[in-house]
Amino acid sequence: MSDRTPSVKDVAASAGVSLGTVSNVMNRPDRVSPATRRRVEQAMADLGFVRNETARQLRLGSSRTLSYVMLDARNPFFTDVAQGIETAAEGAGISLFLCNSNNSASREASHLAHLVEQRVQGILLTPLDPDSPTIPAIVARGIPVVIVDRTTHDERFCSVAVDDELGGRLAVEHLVERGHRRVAFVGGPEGLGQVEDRYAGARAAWEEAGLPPGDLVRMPTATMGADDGRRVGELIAGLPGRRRPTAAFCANDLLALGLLQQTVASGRAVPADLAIVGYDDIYFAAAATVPLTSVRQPRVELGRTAAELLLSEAEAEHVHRQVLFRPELVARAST
Amino acid sequence: MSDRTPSVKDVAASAGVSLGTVSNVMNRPDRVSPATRRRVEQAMADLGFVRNETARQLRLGSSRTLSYVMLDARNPFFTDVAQGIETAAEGAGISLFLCNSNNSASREASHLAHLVEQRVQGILLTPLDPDSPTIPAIVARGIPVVIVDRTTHDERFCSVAVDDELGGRLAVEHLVERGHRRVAFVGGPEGLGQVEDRYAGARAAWEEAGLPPGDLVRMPTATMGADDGRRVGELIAGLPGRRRPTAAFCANDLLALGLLQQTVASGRAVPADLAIVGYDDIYFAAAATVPLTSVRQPRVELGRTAAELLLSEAEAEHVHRQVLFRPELVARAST
DNA sequence: TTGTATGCGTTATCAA
DNA sequence: TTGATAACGCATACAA
Repeated sequence: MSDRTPSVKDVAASAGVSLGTVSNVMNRPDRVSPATRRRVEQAMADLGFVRNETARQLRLGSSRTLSYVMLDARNPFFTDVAQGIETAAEGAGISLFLCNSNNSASREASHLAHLVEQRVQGILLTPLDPDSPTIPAIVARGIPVVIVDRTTHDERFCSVAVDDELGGRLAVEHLVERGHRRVAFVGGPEGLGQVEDRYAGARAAWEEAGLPPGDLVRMPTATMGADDGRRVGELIAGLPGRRRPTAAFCANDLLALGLLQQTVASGRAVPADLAIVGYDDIYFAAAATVPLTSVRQPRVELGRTAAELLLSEAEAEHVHRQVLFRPELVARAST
Repeated sequence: MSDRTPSVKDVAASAGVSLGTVSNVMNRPDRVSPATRRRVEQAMADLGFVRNETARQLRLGSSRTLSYVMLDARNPFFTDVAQGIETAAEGAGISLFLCNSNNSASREASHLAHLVEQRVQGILLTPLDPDSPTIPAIVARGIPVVIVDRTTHDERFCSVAVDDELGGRLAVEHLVERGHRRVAFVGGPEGLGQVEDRYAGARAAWEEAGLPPGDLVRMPTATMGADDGRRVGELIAGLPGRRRPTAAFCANDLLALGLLQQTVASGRAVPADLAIVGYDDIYFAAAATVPLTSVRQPRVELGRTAAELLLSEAEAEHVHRQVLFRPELVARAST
C-alpha cells in the first residue's frame, strides 16, 4: 500500500499486465480480451485507481471541461443561464466550472487567464466589455469562446443574446399605452451594454409615440443591485409633483424590486403612484407582493444555445453565428 | 509562427537560452541574470507564451485551484457563501471554480469525481448527505475537503456550519413570545440535515414553553423552492379555522417568500392572519413588501472561514476543526 | 491480443 | 549563472 495515489503503472503491476493494456481497458476496451479486462478492472477497483485527468489532458492537448465566466453570480438571471448551459453540457458528458467575475474587470481577467493556463476546452463568457481585445486573443490561441447575453460585431466568435433594444421598446410601449407621459429610465453604470441598448430601445419607442424626449428621464445608478433601486426610489419621492415620473422602467429586476420596496415602504402605492417595469423576469419578480411587470428573457434557452454553439466549435465546418432571441413583455400588477 | 501554442522550448529557442533557464525565469527569477531574464521575458511576450498549467500540475502533483460544490446555485444563500469563499481564495492568489449540484445526488457525484480526476488542491462541499462515504474516500486520496453548512461527527475533515438547532429555537421562541399557540413548521424534503436540525430546535423550544407537541404542525415540502411555499399557503388556507396555524416557520427564505406571496395574493394579511418566519435572511427577505422576519446566518463569513480552513490544510500541523457559528433572529414586519 | 517505447510541457536536480 | 536530463501519468504507434 503506497502513499501516493495509484497510477496506471501500479494497476498494471497488480493485474500482471503491461501499462498499455491498462490504458486500452479504459480507452478501447474492445481491443482487450474479456478475461484480462476483468482482471484489470478488478485491480483498478482494489487499488482505488482514479485516472489522472491532468496527465491525460497533457497528452491529448485538450481538456473535457467547459467554463462559464459570469458577470454576477448573485443575480438570479445568470444562475438561470448557467443552468441552461449545464443542462446542455451534461448531455454531452462534459463538466462545467462556473467562475464569478462579480462585476470586476480584474477578477474577470484573472479568471480568464487561469482558464487559458488550464487549456480548457471552451469558455462561455458574459463580459464586462464585449469589445475587449482579450477575447479575440483567447480565440487566437485555439480556445473557442462564446459570448453570452451580449451581441458582438466580431466575426471571430459566436454570441448568443437577447434583443435588448427590442426589450426596451416593449417596456416603454407598454407604459405609454397605459397612459404614462413622464417616465424614468433607471439603470447603470453608464456604458454597460445591456443598459445602453435597453435605453436606446426605450427612447426610440418614446419618440415614435411623439412624446417630448425630455419627459423620458434617465436616472443612472452605480450598480444593477437592489440597493441602488431603493436609492432611486428616494430620489423620485423627493421630486416636485410636476417633475415626478408616474412610471419607471428599470434595466433589471433587482433594481425594480428595490424601487418597488422603497416605494411601498414609504407609503406610496404601486402602480397608482408609480408604475414599475423590470427586466429579466427573475423568479422573485412574479413573487413580489405587487407582482412585477417585466421583460422576460429566455434565460435557460440562452444558456443552452450558447453551450450547443460552443460544443459545435469542435466540428470541422463550424461557422460563427450571432444568435439573437426575442424578449417578451409579461404584464403584471405593478403597471 | 507555429500552429500550436508556444511552449517553454519555443521560448528558449527564441531567446537563445536553455529550457531550464526559461523555467527559472518563471519560478526562481533571482537565479538568473537580469540581462538574460529580460531577453527571456521579451521572447515570452513576443510569442505570447502562456504557461501550461496542466503540465506544471502534473509535474508538481497538485493544482492551484479550489472548488466549491454547492447544493443549489439558484439559492442566494449559497452564492453569498461562494462570495465569502472567493474573497479568501483571492487573497491567497488561488482561483475558485464553482460547481452546482442542483440538489441532485448524481450531479454532485459526477462533479466530485471530475474534481478528483483533476487533482484539485481542495474541495469545499455543501453535500446532500454529509455522512456519505464518498467524502472520507476523497480525503483518503489526499484531497482535503471542508464541509460547508453542515456539521459532521467525522474527525477526518473540517466543517463550518451554523447552529441550525439554535436557529430553530430562536424562530419558535420568537413566535411563542408573540402569542402564537398553533404554528406550522414548513420544510423538506424530509431527511435533509438543515431541515431536520431546524425542526428539532423548533420542537425543543416549543416543548420548553410547555405547549402541546401536536400544535407544532409539521408541513413537509418536496423541495426548498418558493413554489412549494406557495403550495403550503394553499394548504393552510384550506384548513378549518381551529386547526389553522396562526404562524409559520419556514426552513428557508425561498419557502417563506412563496408562502408570503400566496398568502397576501389570496387576500389574507401578514402577520395578522398568518405570521411568517423565514431562514437565511437572504437579500430578498428584507426587500419583500412585507419585510420578512428571518434567522440570519453569517453567510459570507461562513464561506470565508471554510476557505481559510481549507487553505490551512496545506500546513504541517493542521488539526481538523468543526466550526459552529451562531445564527441570529432578525425581526421584521412579517411577525 | 498484448507489450514496448516515445512524447506531451513542465519543474527540479545535478554538472558544468 | 546556465545547460543537460530525468521524471510526473497517460495515450498511442508500432512491434511482437
